[in-house]
Amino acid sequence: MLDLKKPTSQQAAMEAFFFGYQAFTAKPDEMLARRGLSRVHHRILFFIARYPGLSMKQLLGYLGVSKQALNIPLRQLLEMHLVESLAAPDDKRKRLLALTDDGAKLEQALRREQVKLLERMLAEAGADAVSSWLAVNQRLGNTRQVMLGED
Amino acid sequence: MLDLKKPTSQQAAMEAFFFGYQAFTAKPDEMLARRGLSRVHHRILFFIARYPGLSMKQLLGYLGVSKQALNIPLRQLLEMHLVESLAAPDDKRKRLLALTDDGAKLEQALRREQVKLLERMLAEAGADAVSSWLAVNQRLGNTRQVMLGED
DNA sequence: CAAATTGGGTCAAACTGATTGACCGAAACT
DNA sequence: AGTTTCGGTCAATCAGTTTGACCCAATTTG
Repeated sequence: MLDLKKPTSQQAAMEAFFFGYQAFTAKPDEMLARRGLSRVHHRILFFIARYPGLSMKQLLGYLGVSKQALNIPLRQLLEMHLVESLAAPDDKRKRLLALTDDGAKLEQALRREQVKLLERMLAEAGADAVSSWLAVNQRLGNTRQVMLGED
Repeated sequence: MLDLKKPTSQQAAMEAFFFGYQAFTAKPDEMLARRGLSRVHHRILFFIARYPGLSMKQLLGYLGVSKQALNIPLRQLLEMHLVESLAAPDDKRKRLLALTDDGAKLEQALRREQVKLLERMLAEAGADAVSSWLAVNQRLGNTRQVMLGED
């Protein structure tokens, strides 16, 4: 039972989030490391897959890093032909990012590992529990935008 | 509705976890930064608070870093009198870690911010949803131990 | 008891990832 | 024409982490 007034309960929640997140990223991290890539590369691939044709600026917004920090890993992905960048037809300054076939394949492989974990959760804890887990994470994420707006 | 067979659903889950985790650590990160501390310091404080009297070795196990990586931030916390280390009565090689009063105060302040977020989730999504969220995170974390054992 | 192991501490070198700051070029906006 | 925006790059710097090599003291083992 969860009682947010009890320190032990609070700590259990934080610990679970910490270890849960680690477990969620462990397998992809390992797969990426074998190719000499890291979690940043994964995030780049992920957001391009999720928002195909997004611009550099949008990507920077999602990742929350400086453009210099994005530059190197993104260039690596371009050189490895996992990502391609095309000038936007309407505004040629903008470069629209998309995954190549190989990039899409890698992104899917990484995602599959995480989906496998979620499927296990579904089997063990039930569909409602996983839905609630998702809903709470989404709400947490929304507070982020609130906070960014506060600055 | 969550359908783990749909790529869009899968991506939504991953994105929510990513942004959710960021939101969860944002406020504490900010508070720590004002004291010249970082997330590692938070983790150290957290685990000592959660498992008072734990040894260096146990702490290293929880954090999953090398002892050299722990050395510096822990020493800083000792010098700032937020943490204290005592030789174990039964085995004088072991050093049992505990928070000082100030350390406990800081850890609580950081925790309060995170609890506030969880309370908001509780109000918005309900107690069952937050309980399920916790349960799924705990299960995810347990797979970690399975994975560590696989090596 | 002597030897080996364990828990902890430290130094050094190296690497990764990130930051800030400065500039540049091309395209678009005013 | 002048300014702003998007993107790209170079350089210096910083934080965090890793591996490797030692060391000491305490404990365990043969």
